[in-house]
Amino acid sequence: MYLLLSAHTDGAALQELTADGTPAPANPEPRLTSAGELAGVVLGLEKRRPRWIWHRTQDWYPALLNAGVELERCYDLTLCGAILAHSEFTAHTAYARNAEKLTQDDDLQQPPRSLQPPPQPEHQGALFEDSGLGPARRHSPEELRTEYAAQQEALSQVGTDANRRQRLQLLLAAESAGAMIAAEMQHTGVPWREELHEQILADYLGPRPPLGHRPAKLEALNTELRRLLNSPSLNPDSPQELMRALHRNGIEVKTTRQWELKESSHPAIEPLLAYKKLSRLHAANGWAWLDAWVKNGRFQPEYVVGGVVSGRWASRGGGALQIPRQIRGAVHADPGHKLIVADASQLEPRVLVALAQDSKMAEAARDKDLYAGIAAQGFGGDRAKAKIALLGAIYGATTGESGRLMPQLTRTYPRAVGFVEQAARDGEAGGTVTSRLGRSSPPPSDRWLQSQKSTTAEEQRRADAIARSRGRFTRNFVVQGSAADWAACWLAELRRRLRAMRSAGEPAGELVFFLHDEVMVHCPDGSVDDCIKAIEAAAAAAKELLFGRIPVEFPVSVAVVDSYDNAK
DNA sequence: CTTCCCAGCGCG
DNA sequence: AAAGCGCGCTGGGAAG
Repeated sequence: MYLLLSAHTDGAALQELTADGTPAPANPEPRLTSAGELAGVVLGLEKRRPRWIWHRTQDWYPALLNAGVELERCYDLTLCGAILAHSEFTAHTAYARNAEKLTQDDDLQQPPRSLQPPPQPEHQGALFEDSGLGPARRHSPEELRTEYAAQQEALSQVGTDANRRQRLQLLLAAESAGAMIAAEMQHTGVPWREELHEQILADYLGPRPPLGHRPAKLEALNTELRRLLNSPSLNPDSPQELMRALHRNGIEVKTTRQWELKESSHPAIEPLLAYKKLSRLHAANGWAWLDAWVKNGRFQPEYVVGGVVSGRWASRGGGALQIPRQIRGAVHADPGHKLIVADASQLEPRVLVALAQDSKMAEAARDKDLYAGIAAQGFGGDRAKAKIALLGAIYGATTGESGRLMPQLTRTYPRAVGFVEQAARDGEAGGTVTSRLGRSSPPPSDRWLQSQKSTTAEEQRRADAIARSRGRFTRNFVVQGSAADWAACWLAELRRRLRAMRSAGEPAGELVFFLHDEVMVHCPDGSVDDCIKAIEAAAAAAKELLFGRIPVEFPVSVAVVDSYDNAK
């Protein structure tokens, strides 16, 4: 059953559709519901286990969650439309051609990333309160129904070759599930103990300073720096000032980056590095951050599904995907609960093995430690070298140690290396590349297109550099994008299992955090073992959904902890 | 004054 | 030891 939900004056219109997007014959007219009764109506209809079709999950689901309504599945027209408009699998369809023309009309596009809403973790309002992302144009049921039908039409035109249609369909389902999970995780929040955070800050920085002042330990380091660099008014937060002061003291660095500063043995370097470290903590995750982002023991960031071209998620506000190790001690399970932190080990190299079907590398990937396996096969047991070489292949390293190790890697694994090399060549030539489930890289930038017209030798050199840069991007895209495909399926499968546990009456865990290849479940003590089983089963299911039955393992490492800082 | 970009660093 | 992918956020500083 398919139910289309669209905004309507003072309420919503609900319309039952068939799978291909035509109105259900028995029930062809939209039914109008007022805002006040919508949550109840939706809850009632959910018993029939429909797939909810809506313009954007973000427009509907957060308010429904606030009203206590959780749903099983949806179809997010915006996210799915973005995938279908660019996928190579659907490039030949009318849908993709029309989308090309409509790129100016950002109706079904993401809001611009630069729009940053003020910290407002509460969204208690009615269902139709403006999201704060600008005037959201209202779409009629007919517009949305037509859009859904067009997307289904495009999907039906993919053909069954190499299971491409099933793969793309899976991607759309996983992306839509991801949108629901993102809303649910934002609703739930990461358990965050403010007093533990404050203790960490006090330990590193000293007592909380008055607004606009440096904490004591930073101030002390600043005083020492000014003395050691003979610069009585130095502001070490200014790279320009700092650079001049370093040069005056004979420290000849080209940048003020940590690793370059470490080259020098000047006595000012040690306090400078300490200052930078603490200053970062204070600016990014200090008291101000705590005030803005943690309320009632929860950190509730906004996740942006589809926010990265590769299919990874982005986030908005609070730096949710950059929680530094220093403060992970503040992430703490509630009484009677545990945090289960699960991480897909060496996900990207394993995805490469599966994509390239490199049987030699698959042997190495049977080991829990893939890098150790690679090291044993071709790097004289040197794990560090094996890791640098493999990551270099995925990122497109050309110089340094990683670049030097490439020939050795190519000799041992011609298929795996050949796979990413091909993706790089395609990108250099202006082509697009595609993830396992059908998410394609964007077309070449204007810069790339312009550079093709180069005539002089100088312009040609620049054009080559631009092409190589695009090659590194597409090389990485096939791996990062397919890893994101895997993670999306993992997440969706895990959610399904946790919901099943809950509906079976078992006190189940809740997903509270997701970071590219890592999930965190906040779980009652009693169901830890079942949660772990669900996480592992979901990982196995994700592998099979993407690649079928192949002899490559995707192991997850699981930690059961009270506090996030004990997870790794 | 506001707006935008950069340098630097946090995460994967 | 320090290059090679994808992001978000901060403070400084230049441009408008």
